[in-house]
Amino acid sequence: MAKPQDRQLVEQWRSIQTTYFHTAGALERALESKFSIGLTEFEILDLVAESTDAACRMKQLGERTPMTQSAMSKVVDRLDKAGLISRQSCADDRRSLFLELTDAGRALHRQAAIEHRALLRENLGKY
Amino acid sequence: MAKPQDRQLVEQWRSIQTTYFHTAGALERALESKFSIGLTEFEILDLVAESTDAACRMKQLGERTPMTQSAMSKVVDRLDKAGLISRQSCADDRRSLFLELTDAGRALHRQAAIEHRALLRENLGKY
DNA sequence: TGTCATTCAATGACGTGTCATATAAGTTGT
DNA sequence: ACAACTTATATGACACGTCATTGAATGACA
Repeated sequence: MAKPQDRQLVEQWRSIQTTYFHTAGALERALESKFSIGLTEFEILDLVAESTDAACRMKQLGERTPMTQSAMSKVVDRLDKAGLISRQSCADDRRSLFLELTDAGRALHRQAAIEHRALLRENLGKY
Repeated sequence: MAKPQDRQLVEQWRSIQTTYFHTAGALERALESKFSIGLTEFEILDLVAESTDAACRMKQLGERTPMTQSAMSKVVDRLDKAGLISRQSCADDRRSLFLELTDAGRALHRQAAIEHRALLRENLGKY
């Protein structure tokens, strides 16, 4: 009871939580106020932007983030409606969707990424 | 553009996110299925349980978690309704609330903490 | 080819977190 | 003792994530 290893484990976990919450909060607020997008929206843009291959991506993207399939679907939907991304059905498997940044999406991502990196630099390791 | 330090920063951030989401998810599911409480509920129980001093605590608790004041209020409300915690107004400052585990709360926390620590041990450093 | 199982994405019901605000109590200065 | 300000908690509107399910396309195999 109250084993020291347990205490250390709990401390470690709380430290991760703190870092995560504060950093995510800072990112959220900055992206929302300056670019009118949420953090999850940005993260999808970021993943699509750095994706080089032209595979059917919706699925693969899911493998690169801890987001749920359901969450991804909704975020992508919002991005689509905002005109930042386009969804095109895949020729070889019509269940899949191919994602692509629009020009607006690419432009916004370029700006937002600068802010994003700066905030990461500022926040990570701060707590 | 695509500076290597930026890449590293992003990697670090994603790693934190992954650890956070997977661990929190595992905790959530286990606590919910075995004890019918959410992770945030457990975290409040945990904080109250380890709190030694008899100060008016609602406020102080807020300083020990990244949770919002609003979120805390609602979580404590649920815990109260579930009969796991009791809120008593402070004599010296009637705005403040003094939190205390009920017997049921203490019993549940004792069991749940074992599960919680085990899952932390299993998950942290896994990703 | 027809059936059954599997996979990809979207959706609806629901819970919980956030922001802004309300309520109530305490504090300060006059 | 009265305003004006500050602090502690609660609450309502709203947004977003989750789970379970659906719809549609594919695969496997007799």
